[in-house]
Amino acid sequence: MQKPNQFIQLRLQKLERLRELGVDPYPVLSHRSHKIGAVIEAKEALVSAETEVTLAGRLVAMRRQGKLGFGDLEDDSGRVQIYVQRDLVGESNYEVFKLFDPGDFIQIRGSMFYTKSGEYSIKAREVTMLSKNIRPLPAVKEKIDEKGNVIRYDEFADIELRYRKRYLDLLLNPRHREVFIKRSKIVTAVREFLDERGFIEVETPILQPLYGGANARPFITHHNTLDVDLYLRIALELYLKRLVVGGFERVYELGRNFRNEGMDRTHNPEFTMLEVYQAYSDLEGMMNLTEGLFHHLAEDVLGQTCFHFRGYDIHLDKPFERASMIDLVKRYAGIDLSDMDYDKALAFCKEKGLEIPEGAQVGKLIELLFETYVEEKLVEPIFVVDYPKEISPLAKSKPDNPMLADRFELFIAGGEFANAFSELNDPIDQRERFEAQAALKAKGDLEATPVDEDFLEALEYGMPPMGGLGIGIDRMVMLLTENDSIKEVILFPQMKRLD
RNA sequence: GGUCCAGUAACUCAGUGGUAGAGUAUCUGCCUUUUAAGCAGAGAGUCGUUGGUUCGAGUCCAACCUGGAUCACCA
Repeated sequence: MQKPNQFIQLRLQKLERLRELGVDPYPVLSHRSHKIGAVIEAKEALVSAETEVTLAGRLVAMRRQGKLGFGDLEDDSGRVQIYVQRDLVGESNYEVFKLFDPGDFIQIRGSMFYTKSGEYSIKAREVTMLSKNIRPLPAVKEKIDEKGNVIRYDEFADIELRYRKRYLDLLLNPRHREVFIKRSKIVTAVREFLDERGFIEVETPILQPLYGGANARPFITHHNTLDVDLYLRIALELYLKRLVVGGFERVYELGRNFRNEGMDRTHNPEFTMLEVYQAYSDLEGMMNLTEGLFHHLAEDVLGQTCFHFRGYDIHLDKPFERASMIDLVKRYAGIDLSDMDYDKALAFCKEKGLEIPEGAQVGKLIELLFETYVEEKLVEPIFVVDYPKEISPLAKSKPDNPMLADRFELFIAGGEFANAFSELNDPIDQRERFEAQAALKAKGDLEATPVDEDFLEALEYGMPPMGGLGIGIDRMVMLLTENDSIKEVILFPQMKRLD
């Protein structure tokens, strides 16, 4: 706890004063007959019948005027003005009211009426303290102009404070609160979309004896009773596939992944991933599912199909384009690598002055050219297909070209939004891919994944052909809420300690 | 990790070497229909931290802390 400042001292004195008056500043019991939204709905009826109502909420503003006072009361359904007059509540209750501050939770019993200036308000018969605020909220004022626009003054805008004290951000900045309401709607809609299509939602281990399913450095923790190190999962993939081996044909998980890597505008160490697996489906099925999901979220859930994101207008209302990675490299980097010729690719990368990764084969070089010259050009949604097999250790090869994987990634505004493939179900092939990864790891690649014998054994029992899809929920919410920073869509983003 | 920018009262911000400021918030007084209430008065600050230069530093210099932008890295 910080040292008490002048404001806190004063409020603690008021707390004492309340106790002296026999008022419990933090009572157990509260009551309300209506939410504020409900009394606003039923204005005329409540006013004409002079119905007694009891409201509860947080006092967010106070305008005192001698022997009467006005305030604004807010709950999660709306805001309404309160009117408290000494002659109506009585002397002793008015003494209590005088100790109310903005930030307090209060209860008020009375009837709805219109003030002289026409503002719909509750006229108090009795006010009750529900929870005394002792640390004043930052002062944010707002005014509604003639056109009905809300003008805000001295908004709580410090970015660092908004992240560190998100509760204040939510309380004081309605437009930031709205982002997380939208996020909730989006996540709910994702579940409904998949449930309607016969998928079941499952939960798989976060603490894993081995990590896999992506290339990333893991967090490591320790289990005392078993005396073993465990990893926090970096992906959902390998456990979900085990479930398909187990007979669940359509599964998905919406869950937190953890990657022990850098943090920036699009990376938080923990982030939410959707992974979907559908037996007897394929890449085409996954494209339809992805396209359908984005359309649904945009049109049906948010009611808009054009999103302003990273300085672009992104349209989600049309079928997404498709292009092969090699064609895109040809178009934007200016080299035709459809022959997958290593020497040609290497010479070109060197000529361009690109840094060649250790042990890179032609697939890695194509990826390098793609990342360098293509990604930023992909603005409107586009499915990039035909990934090199070398960089796709869990995907099936294409039947007509063993150098390529049957895989796509969805790019929007220069960023990756989905990753899908026809899942590799050949246990022998999968073992070879794992061993190639292990070899990279032995060479010092910190992000290569270890061989997962338990998973290989599951594959040996047989896994049906299927399509799999991964979508980063945070980035999708960024797009759909038009936010450029991942911290704006994660309630409590990772921050450095201050001490 | 590199570069650039920022950190001053509870909030939003001014302040380019000479006594720490404003608006809001807060407190006191007045006020029985206000609404960014009003009027009068008052209090409130380790100027991110630590050093340095200087007669004198919020201001100049250095290092560090925290955040942001950007680049690198990270599918």
